[in-house]
Amino acid sequence: MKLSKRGEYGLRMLINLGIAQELGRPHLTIGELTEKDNLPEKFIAQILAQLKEAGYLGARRGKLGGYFIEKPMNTITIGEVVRLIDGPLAPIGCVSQSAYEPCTCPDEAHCGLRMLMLDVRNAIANILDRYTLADVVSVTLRKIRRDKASFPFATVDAVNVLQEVLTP
Amino acid sequence: MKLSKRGEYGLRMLINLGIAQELGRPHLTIGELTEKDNLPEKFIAQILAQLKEAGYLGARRGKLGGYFIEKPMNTITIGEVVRLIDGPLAPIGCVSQSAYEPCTCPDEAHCGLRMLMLDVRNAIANILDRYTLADVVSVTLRKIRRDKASFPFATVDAVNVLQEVLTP
DNA sequence: GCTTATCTCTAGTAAAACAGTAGAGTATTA
DNA sequence: TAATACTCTACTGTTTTACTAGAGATAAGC
Repeated sequence: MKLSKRGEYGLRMLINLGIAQELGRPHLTIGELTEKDNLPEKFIAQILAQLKEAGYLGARRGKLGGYFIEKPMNTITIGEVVRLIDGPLAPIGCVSQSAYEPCTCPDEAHCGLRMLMLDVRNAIANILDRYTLADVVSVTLRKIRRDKASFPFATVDAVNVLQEVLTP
Repeated sequence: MKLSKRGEYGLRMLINLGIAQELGRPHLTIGELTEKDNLPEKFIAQILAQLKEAGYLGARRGKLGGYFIEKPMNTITIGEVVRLIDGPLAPIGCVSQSAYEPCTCPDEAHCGLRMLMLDVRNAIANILDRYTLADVVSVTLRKIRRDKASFPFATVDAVNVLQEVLTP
């Protein structure tokens, strides 16, 4: 039931770009995105290109270039991103909504394994299709602030503003 | 988020052996287990050996040999079987209960991706660790009977008895 | 005690997926 | 025009997956 490294990185890039955007830094270069956790640059570049092609990200070349989120964050569900990068959420083809495939059981209607895996696929989809990038970003920011941890990717100004905005 | 073919086959074998047992056929040979859906015999044999080694199955060689379920079915959870064959349920190492591993984020406590994947892992575990083989088998039998479908692996006698027992 | 049916053990293997690397090319800006 | 940064394509090493093959051990029945 694994998420691939590629999927993990892809989601992480979106979340980090989302956080940066909220903190007043809409553009981040591949270098900025990879250096902190020192992730493999060229591999990340491929993933970013895929996310761009799918319409989630935009990019600008040259000096002052970088990637930025193009689609409104509250319209990007985590589920669709995972499907894009890692394929269907379902543990087994015969319960996939997006990519059904018959499996080895001769009688799907009376297959106990299938019933079980249908429950699992629904449980996963209920979480991943419900959460949007906006949700994840805002929850993360709230948590960082509550614990007085440091904000990544932020200008000092933006953090001050954010502290005020988020203060009850 | 895939279940491997190996995992699928393993669960299917347990369920089929469970059904057969309920229908009065405690022993099934590899041939019987594979012929209906013509699954690869030798591959299945390896999986059955693994399930035997783990204590779920027993086996008898020679004429009148075959596999049978050794552990009480209501003490075998689906989750433990999946973990045995396919490894941890968690989509990402840093949220695994049974096999924790740090991941690429520098600060787990404030990682949005981790929070999300923790939800997913809990949703999966809540299903797979709650259902036992006994549950799956009894639900399957009930369904087959309700739809008047044919019982696999059954002697005529056993089916008749079962029809009576299950009739309200 | 021989034959037949069955599980058991070990090794090998082809193909795909995974996780990157490498490098030349193109666009943008100061 | 120099520097910066994305882009495109190809390649590669490792691991996993899904088997296949075959010899060996064991049990039942004649």
